[in-house]
Amino acid sequence: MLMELLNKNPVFACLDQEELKSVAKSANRHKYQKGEWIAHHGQSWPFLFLIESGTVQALKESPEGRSLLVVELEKGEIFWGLSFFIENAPMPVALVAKQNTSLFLWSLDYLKPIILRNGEMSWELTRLMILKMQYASEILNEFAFQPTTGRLARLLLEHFEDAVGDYVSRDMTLDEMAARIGSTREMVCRHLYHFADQGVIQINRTELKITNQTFLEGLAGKGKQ
Amino acid sequence: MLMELLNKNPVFACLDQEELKSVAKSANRHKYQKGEWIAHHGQSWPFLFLIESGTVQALKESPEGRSLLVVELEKGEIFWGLSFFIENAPMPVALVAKQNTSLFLWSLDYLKPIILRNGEMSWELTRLMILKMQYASEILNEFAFQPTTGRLARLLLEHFEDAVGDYVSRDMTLDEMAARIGSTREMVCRHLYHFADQGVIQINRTELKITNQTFLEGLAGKGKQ
DNA sequence: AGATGTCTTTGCCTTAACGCAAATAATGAG
DNA sequence: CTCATTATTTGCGTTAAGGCAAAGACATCT
Repeated sequence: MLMELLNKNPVFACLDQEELKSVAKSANRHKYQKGEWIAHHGQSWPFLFLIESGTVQALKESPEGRSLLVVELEKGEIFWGLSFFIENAPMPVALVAKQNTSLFLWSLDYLKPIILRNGEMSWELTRLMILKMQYASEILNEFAFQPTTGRLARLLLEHFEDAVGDYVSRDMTLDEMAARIGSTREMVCRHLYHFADQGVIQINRTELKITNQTFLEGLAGKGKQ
Repeated sequence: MLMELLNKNPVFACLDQEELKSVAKSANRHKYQKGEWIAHHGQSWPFLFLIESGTVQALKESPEGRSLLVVELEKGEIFWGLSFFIENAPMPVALVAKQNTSLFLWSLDYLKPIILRNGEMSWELTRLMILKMQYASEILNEFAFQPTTGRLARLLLEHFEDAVGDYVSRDMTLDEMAARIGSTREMVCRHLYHFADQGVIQINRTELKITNQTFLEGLAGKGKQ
């Protein structure tokens, strides 16, 4: 099972089967309850993990208690603390189990020599890092140049893509949406009904339908190229 | 001269002198006028460069013409396009020469094999990437959780550190400050005089003095740990 | 069915941020 | 020194965003 996940992962797939087996043997499996914290923001956390099952949320938090959900990681994906590469570098995000979740963990000490002697693995790690960089860059663009409306429009397009033309059930609470766009539930609610007033979406307490995709794309795309 | 810069740079310093010499020979030197564009946002730009002299600004731009100055790079520093690692990955920022600037450039094609066969160089590149990641993360924190006041407070502390207790000349225009904190010149001006009203700084048209560093740190640090 | 807790929706009010335009001060070229 | 240009400052009006609180709607458990 673990071997299968490792073989499917672009980073680990670089290693030969022998080495992969020993990597698999050294994995620490750890289970987390729904809502449990895996790592805290600011902490030095020198581990890399692979998700066996469940979902991990990466979130930023302000001292005042607001939080921003940066990304959700699913089965088969890997993630690591920054101190994996720079000693004592603090976690830029906190990690929380969204549901009951099972992880395979490796420590920096164990993995570093393996990475160093496998140039290709290192290259793949770098590629992954670049992807995260691009993602971070997009988020920054949205916060720097887009109003809340634009970020909400994009969220609707991404998360409710099946709602284009058809009613789908609202499977995210207002608070969850707010966390993803860095706002509050009240604001999200108001913007949603404002969209509805403009005829862009149709909405009720439990369902939602996108009736004017193009318009939403216009709002969302203002910060794009 | 170039050899000296290469030897001082943590990434290139990993190579032995022989290889370094050939790297130096293959460099393309290019001069840019003040204000000239080096690379555009969104473009695929598969180069890595080392600054011989001058200053390069990395900036994000919105379609409406607002821009955000993300970082300034100086002599001896290196930087690269994302398509250096992922084909056709778009530049997340634009690059502009702040003053007359001279760069040594290498193409992806030339440098990639060298990186691949020098594991340590790859590791150092990764480290640099992590640093940029941390930096991006900080900026995102500021935008997500801090009001304009907080970002301005931090800018004052960072850029006018000599102004603590003593008047220094205002060597940045309001527009430049606005670009760094993602706001407008009018807002910056108002916040500055608002700080002055609170007795936190003293300011006139050309000079500025910080009289209450602690208070500014309080404003700036709300988004910190 | 009733009670309880969680979400959603809305009204009301406050503050932050912005855009435009005019007035004023500094700077640099001739 | 004077004029033209560039920056700064301020007034005024507008919109966006947010906080608090109350009212509804829904789901669940007993």
